[in-house]
Amino acid sequence: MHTDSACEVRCLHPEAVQRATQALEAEPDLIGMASLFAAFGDPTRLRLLLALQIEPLCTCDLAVVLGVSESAVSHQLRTLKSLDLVESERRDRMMFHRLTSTITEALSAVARSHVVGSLTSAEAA
Amino acid sequence: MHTDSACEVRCLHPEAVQRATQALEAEPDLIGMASLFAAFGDPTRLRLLLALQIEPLCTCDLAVVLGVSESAVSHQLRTLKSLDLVESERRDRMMFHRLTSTITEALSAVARSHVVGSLTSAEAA
DNA sequence: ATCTTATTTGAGTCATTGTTCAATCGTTCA
DNA sequence: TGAACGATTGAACAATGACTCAAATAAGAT
Repeated sequence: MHTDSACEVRCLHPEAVQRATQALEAEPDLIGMASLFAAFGDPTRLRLLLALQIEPLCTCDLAVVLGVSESAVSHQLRTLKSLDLVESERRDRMMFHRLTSTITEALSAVARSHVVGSLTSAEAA
Repeated sequence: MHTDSACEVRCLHPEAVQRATQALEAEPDLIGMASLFAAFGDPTRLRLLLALQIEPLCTCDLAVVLGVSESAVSHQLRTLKSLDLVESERRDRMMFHRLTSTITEALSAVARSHVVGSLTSAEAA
């Protein structure tokens, strides 16, 4: 089968296309990376992660901090746990949730510097 | 108005909640950061950004690489431009798009290391 | 100026997802 | 054992968003 010989496709720079395509094929964890970014891409989840950067919190504390229901927190925590971003431990009657790694710090630092950089260059007044 | 004196809210660790809340209030660009992560969180957009990491490409080249319509590429580019991730320049008859900064490299490097770390610890067989 | 080419835009559609509500589960204390 | 509490789950819903198709725009070639 000929994938790129379709008649209506106009590929103007075949070599460049091939280089880019190969680069993407060499990225096996692309979906995993996108999922990770998507987790950070929701304001509620990002705030949850940043809150846990200070100290571990229980579900209902998180609900108060984030201003959503405890159910919503639990749903988001499930997502974050599946991505190995958060781990939980029972203490007293409640579950305490904490970050598993420093990736939250690393990613948010990079993002923060880009955003403030864009803002200052956008102000420029 | 009393924001936290609602009667049905049970706040088990008021001091911890306050610390977390203050930390979030000290993050003025939180929405901007979340928008940035969300841009990286879509597989098509992430692939687009990684493709541009190799070299600048025109719209229809990107369409071939990503396997979507040129219209879809253009829509995604609009998003990425609004976030100062991509800039475009006309050459010959076509628009060439390139990354504006190295943030794609920085973010993807952090994400990649976390994903492979999670995979290896998940394998463990 | 006209036609062609590359890109952009807008409308519309379908899938995804973040949320709440209600019900259930699991622990702990009486 | 039973009651209370914290957390989790599932269903339902609203909102967001990614895509295609069709039409419009912009710039180069004839």
